[in-house]
Amino acid sequence: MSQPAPRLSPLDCTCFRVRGAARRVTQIYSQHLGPTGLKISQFSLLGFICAEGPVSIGRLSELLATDRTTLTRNLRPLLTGGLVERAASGDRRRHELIATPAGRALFKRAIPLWANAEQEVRAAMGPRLTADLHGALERSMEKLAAL
Amino acid sequence: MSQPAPRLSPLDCTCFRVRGAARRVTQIYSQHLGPTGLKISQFSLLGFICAEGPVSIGRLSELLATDRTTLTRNLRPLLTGGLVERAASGDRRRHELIATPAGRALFKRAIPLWANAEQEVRAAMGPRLTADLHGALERSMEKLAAL
DNA sequence: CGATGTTGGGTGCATATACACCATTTGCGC
DNA sequence: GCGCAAATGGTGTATATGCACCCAACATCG
Repeated sequence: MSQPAPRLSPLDCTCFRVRGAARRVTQIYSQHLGPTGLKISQFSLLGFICAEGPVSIGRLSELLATDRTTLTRNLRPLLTGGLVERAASGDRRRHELIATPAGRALFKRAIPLWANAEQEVRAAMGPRLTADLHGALERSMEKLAAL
Repeated sequence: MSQPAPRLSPLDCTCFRVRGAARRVTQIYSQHLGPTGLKISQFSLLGFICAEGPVSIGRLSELLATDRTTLTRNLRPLLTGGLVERAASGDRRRHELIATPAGRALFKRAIPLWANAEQEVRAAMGPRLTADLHGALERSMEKLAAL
């Protein structure tokens, strides 16, 4: 508290910057993933379902740090596309989600395209900035999770 | 190229991390801005319109790094809410957007609430991490804009 | 065993986001 | 002035996002 707080201008909005970055990277990954028919969020979602085996919506919500109800709707295209299936669990309130063979195959085919996007972004930023960005994001999420 | 590229796992997805951060910060700012009735994107949009005086959709699209058509729809609530007005310009393809007195007044009232959100986020992260995050985001956007 | 609180999940609503496509207007070369 | 490319913006469609609210099933206590 040694210095008077500098006046904040709405142009220095952290939210605005993070959202802008999210828009930009989303655009880049979308282009690469286009041929697979998967959106980037579907890619992440399908990836977690593949990796976690039978998993509930609530658990996915924690893993992806996404609202439960958002996942309900994001799952719809995966379900109707036959990439994911619901299975009964002991608790009748819950359905377990499982990637179908088609879902696993598509995810496997999508990985190289995702990797191209990731590489393109990292190449543009360079290793130093990539590490800085990832580090800053990770530490920020830690601090902001507590709020 | 001195080392073999380390295998990238889809869990190290830059896009996933940036989007997650955007979701989190959006949530925080939304809570603070709630009483104003403005969403954080509307706050940014209204702010630019206030600051830039009469301005076209296309120009806003550059300033906000947001798709033209997204702005068309994001403007709707501001127009119907009487916060922004369209005015004719010399070019009949274009309408100039102007903040109404009500729009300017609301934005002015919203600034302190936005500042609270910004302060809360910065306080949680600390000045060092705040600077790191902003710096990394800014440099990243520069590099990624070129793609 | 029955009342009740908790837990897991879905729906309605509103906004955010952008691509493909379309319409209008403008400016420019001739 | 005509014709056509460029500029400006809107629509249709699809997904993403989350809050308020609701419903069903479980769990627990008396």
